[in-house]
Amino acid sequence: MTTGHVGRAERAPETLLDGEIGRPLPPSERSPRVAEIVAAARRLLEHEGPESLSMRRLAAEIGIRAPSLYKHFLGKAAVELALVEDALFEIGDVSHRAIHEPGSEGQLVSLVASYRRHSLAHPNLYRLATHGGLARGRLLRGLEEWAGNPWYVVTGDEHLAQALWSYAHGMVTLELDERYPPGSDLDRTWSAGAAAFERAARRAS
Amino acid sequence: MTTGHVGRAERAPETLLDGEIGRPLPPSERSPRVAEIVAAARRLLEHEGPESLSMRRLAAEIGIRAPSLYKHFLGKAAVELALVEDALFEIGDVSHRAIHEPGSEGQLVSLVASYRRHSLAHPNLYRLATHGGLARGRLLRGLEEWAGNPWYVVTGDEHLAQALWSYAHGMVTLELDERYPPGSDLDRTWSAGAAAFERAARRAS
DNA sequence: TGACAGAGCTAACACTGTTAGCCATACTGG
DNA sequence: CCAGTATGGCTAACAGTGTTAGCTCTGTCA
Repeated sequence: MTTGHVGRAERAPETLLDGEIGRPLPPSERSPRVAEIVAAARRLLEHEGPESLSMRRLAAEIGIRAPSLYKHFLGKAAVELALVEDALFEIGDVSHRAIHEPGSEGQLVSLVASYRRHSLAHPNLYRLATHGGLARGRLLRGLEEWAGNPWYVVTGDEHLAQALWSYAHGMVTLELDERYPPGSDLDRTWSAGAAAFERAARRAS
Repeated sequence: MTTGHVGRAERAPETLLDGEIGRPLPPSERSPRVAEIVAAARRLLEHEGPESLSMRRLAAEIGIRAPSLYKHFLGKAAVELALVEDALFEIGDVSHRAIHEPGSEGQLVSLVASYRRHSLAHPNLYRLATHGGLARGRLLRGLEEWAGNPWYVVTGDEHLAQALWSYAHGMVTLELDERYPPGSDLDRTWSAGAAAFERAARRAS
């Protein structure tokens, strides 16, 4: 996810295209075994938490020993990178759908709501995908831009897009980590921020 | 940092008061040895990065062995908690100063700019203090509320305050992790978001 | 049939946080 | 002044981490 400044096309880059419009294929083609490992890694991450995603634990999950994983991946970072790719694909997919079929509430609000709903539904995957630096070079080319494009669409401005995305990201992480005072009405907080950006976008256009 | 919903007093809670207004004392009183360890931990974290902050490394820094650290702290988490306390104190201090002596640009912009400047100047400490859950119970009472209060002051609204803080936090983390496309004009992005919230705050008042 | 690649294995290394148990020093009460 | 105790250091060890080296079995293909 990168938001603005690059492609303003609403379609996935060539390498990502499916028959349908904007519906991405699963990322870099994977051998059955690799796919199985990634699936196990995801199960582990989502259901047992990030500290459970160890090479030994992951190997055990598919009935092998840790060193054998290195026949399929360069290291743990490579396994995580695969998960990050999946995560970005799914977030991008959800985001594009949100702006293509917005309800009565408008594109921007629809995008923000979808982003929140999807992220909270996959907390550990979201954290993995967004926390810390990202091995840009090794990530599928164009993936970030494609996933971030909806934010540009709903604001019409590169900087507003980055700001809005940052806002949503900040809200998600703080909500996930329960950093707001207990009892906060986060629905209203989300709305307040979205409204501020919506008016700013209207002004700019 | 918690933003709103609790105290709207502009002063630190009783336990934190200094002679001056709103200038907090250093957190929970610490023995000289403990203070020395925390100082070493901070040096290590800031200069060598989070992966260097290990118990053995930290102990070596002050000329002892790792197990001896457990005579002063319950565990690594306790050392980190001390750093988090310091971080929140300093962020709170910077934030209160920003709204008490704003330049011509106004309180909100001054707060946001200070928050950005200070966080980027202490990246590893900021990450430690804001990433992941926070042992609320063990943190100095009232510290979060006090540190978050400026956000309420500059918006005049609880939800707008949380939204604005989330925005700033999102921007900082993404900027620290270099998640924006290379070459982005982040000054303008920061301004765009701040302007949106400033107009929203004016509207609400 | 022989060669080679793929994919498993064990053993091991260098780390991590943490605990148990031992020992010297220093302060304090009788 | 001596006894007792708390303080703060130590080594050895455990269970866990990612990762590497090197061996072996299996299946494919010339």
